[in-house]
Amino acid sequence: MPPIKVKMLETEGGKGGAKAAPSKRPRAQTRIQREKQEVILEAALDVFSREGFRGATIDQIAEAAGMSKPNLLYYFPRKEEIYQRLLAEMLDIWLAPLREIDSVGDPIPELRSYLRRKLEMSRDYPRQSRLFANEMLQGAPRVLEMLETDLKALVDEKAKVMEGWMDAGKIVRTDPYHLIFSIWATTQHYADFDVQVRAVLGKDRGGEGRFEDAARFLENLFLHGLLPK
Amino acid sequence: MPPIKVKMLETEGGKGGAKAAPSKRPRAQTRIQREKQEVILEAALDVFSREGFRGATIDQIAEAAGMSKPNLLYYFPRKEEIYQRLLAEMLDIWLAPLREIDSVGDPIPELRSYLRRKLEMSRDYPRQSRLFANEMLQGAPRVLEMLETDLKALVDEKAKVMEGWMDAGKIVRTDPYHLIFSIWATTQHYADFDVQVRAVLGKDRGGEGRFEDAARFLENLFLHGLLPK
DNA sequence: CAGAAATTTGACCAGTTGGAAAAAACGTTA
DNA sequence: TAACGTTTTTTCCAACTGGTCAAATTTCTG
Repeated sequence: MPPIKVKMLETEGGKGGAKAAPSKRPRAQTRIQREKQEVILEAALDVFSREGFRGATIDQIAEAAGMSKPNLLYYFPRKEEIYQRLLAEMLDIWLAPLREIDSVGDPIPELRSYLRRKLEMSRDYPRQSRLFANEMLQGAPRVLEMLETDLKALVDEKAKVMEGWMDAGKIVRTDPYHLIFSIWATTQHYADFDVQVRAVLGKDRGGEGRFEDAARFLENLFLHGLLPK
Repeated sequence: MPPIKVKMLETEGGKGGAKAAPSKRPRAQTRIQREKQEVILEAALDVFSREGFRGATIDQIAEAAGMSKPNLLYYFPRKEEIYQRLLAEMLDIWLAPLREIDSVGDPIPELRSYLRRKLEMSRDYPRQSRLFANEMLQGAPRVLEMLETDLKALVDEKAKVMEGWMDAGKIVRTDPYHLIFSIWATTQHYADFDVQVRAVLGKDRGGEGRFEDAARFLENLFLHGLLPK
């Protein structure tokens, strides 16, 4: 399974900015280019994940990146390009845990580990999660095709793995698709609805410990449910 | 527990539009006012839930409502006002199911029913759910205070109810806050990530039946978990 | 139906937005 | 250090944005 790529206007890797070099073959990226692009992407992630594509402005991103708007546009000539870069990067790391679910492994540790890794992602990359959530809320205009092909294929494959576990009687017979959805939903909730979670837990319980608590709770929920034995 | 209200620039209920009537007491709303305001709110819900507050434009809303921009502004003189109206309305209906959780009822039917009602909300009011999700992604600038006071109080109360159920041995001892979060997350997922759910389920399984499937799955998950007995 | 009130429209405005162009400043290397 | 490519800044622009205003039109009420 190759890494998922968003169809995008070839960002043209190096080649010193917008001004198209005639026919010469593109030069290697300079140190400054690498560094500044990194700074820009970092700032853009902040802004896009909060405001969505339309709501974010190049000015905001430029200010967050500590440079002028034209300077930023020297590195990424289109707003759209920055957004798509972030989206593509995000999808790759985001789906890694699902890709790693192993059909030969023991179901329980396998599921436990998937749950844990997804929750760690929400803890360690909350902005990426919100960026993706924003794209979904808008109807996924830029990634719909990819969802219907690559993502669907990946989930189909893992659903089959889970059905195997059910056939073997290792886990209860249930709908593997909705199982995957519920893992996505519960874990990503801690990134996407972070403000709400903190607000409801209050000062005392809303600190970093909330991820530990969540991990414990989710593991119990997914394994045993709420009914006492 | 009074209905939750977002602090807002008194929408001035009736009184024929923006132009402030001097000191006279406000007139009753006309038929046209009621009708057009309804049309506008409906259109605005569409646009705001997709684009977020900043991403949405008055022009888009006006066009969706089938009227000119100045005409729309005659009914709601500020963009902000429309948004806050929708947000406040939303919060009220959205939390109704949680309010109705009854401490004297039997835990299992009570939880089952809460799950079902929340899922029905996602099915019947997906745009409202996305509007709220958008606000959360932005860090809840308009409702943070309310989350920390009213919502927290409500959840605290219901968490106590659930702890009572645990004390009585009716459900397994676990963290009631994270339990509530996980119900919110799993049910709202079907509204907020609707495109993704459809894309992954494909044409055959992505139809209206998906809510039935989800309901069955979630009920089993929350009651029994995945481990076979 | 006349008059008043409510509604709608068209023209307009100042501020913001994504982006272009060109020149100035900077760095690197022969 | 001179020359060249890279980076940054200044200036600018056309389209879009939220919102105003007065005039025109429609609807309601006596």
